[in-house]
Amino acid sequence: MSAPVSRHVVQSAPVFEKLADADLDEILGLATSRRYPAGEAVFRQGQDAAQFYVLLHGRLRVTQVTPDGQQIVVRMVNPGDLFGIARALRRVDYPATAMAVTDSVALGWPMAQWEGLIGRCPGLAVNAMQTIGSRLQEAHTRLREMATEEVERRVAHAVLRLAQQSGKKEEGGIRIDFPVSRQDIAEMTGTTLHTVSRILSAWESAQLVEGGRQKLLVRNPHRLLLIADGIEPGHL
Amino acid sequence: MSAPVSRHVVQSAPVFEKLADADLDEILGLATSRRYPAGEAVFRQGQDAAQFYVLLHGRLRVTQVTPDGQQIVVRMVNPGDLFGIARALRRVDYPATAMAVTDSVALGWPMAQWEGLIGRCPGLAVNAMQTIGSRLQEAHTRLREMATEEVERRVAHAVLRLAQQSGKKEEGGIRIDFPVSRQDIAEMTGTTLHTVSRILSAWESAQLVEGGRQKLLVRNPHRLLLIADGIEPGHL
DNA sequence: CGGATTGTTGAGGATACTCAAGTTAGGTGG
DNA sequence: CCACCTAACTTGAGTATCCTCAACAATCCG
Repeated sequence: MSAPVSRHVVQSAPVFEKLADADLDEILGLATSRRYPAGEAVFRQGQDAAQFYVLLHGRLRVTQVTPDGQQIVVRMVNPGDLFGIARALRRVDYPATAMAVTDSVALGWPMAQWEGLIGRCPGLAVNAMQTIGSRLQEAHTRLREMATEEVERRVAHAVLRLAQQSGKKEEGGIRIDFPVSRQDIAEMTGTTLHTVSRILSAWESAQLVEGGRQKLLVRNPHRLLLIADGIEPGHL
Repeated sequence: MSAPVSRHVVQSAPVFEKLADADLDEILGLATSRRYPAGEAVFRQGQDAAQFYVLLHGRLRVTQVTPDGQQIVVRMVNPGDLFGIARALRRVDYPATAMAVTDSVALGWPMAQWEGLIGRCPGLAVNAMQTIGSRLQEAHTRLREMATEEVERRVAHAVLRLAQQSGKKEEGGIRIDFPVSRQDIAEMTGTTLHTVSRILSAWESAQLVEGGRQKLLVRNPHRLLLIADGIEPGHL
């Protein structure tokens, strides 16, 4: 399982930025890298939180299932992101499931070393806290959207977020470069796949996006932003 | 402004638990305590984030206003809670407004000392991170509720959370011991004061709660929990 | 070439919002 | 101490958004 990990692969991760090379090497020495084919879970909701991770390559979808079986997408994990840090949440189990949507590679550390690493590298503590802080901010943003915006605006925001975080510029627009289903978007925005399908169809007629089976190309981010901000009504 | 702060007042705060007495005294020496009468803001959304705080006494409501003027309640701050830590979120301004709903007292530190304190007291870093972590978890919980539950269940959850975090046992039930309006609850759950009023009226008829102008007494937490979990339909 | 997964679209209906009066409670000043 | 004024709350009627149910079409995979 263990594989040598070169330093430069990891330096792009915000958690590790500003760390001394020596510290970084020591930290990397304790890590284990592993490959997760698309569809495989890194960990599942309720499992004992044995490790924390940094995603090196690929893309993960983090989901929660409610007691009555409904699912929501908590977030997408992009390369460089820290994830599975249950210990920082004072939890012994993972509160969600992290599943690879494309073939992925992640670096893992035993959770027992969390406090130790934090203690020895103060920079890491600050970085980790800012990482969690960013997530808290994003959660509040989504909360505000859910509380105040109609479905179409929420979907617009979700699509723009996907484009921004995981988009690849392409002739004709920004391509979401991993498989996203209507169901996925519905679970990100608190609606149904039917409503998402209708909205995307309408947008496609208006040349705003280009759909496809688990595909999404944002043709006109600017007008989508107008819809997201409630300036332009989407349902002509 | 500066006032002597005795150690035992602060030790109950989770952020400071497990800190050595010497460290604690040093930290307290750098703090300023100040009183905020009900209705006064500790800081406002958009202001330069000059200080971070711990609430010693009273109760604060943290709100965000959307660009189009809608308001949401982000959370309530209870005694012992850390708040206003914009720096940990990589922000230079406060993302929300913190306002006293009852006469309150808070301890403040210059934001510039945030990194320094974190660096010198590793225990503080871990505690602060866990504090933010708890908030992230609560944000996710509310997100899940907003995405999957109907209004009545969300209101039930909000009321139960209030009872748990700020409730005072009383003969006949649990009293929310600070002023809460229907509007407040609406802004916590993403609905309108009208809908909240209807729901609370129905609950009052069913002997579940006892209302009043900015007053709330939970008479039957158990049945309220059944409603919150979607087991019992509230609208008989 | 099936079978399965994903996506589309329509019709009908329920939840919760908007609009619109009214009522009650609390604080303030005479 | 009472009258008034405002803020908080209640309640009704009509309606819009969006969900549910349902059937079908398209795409991918083995």
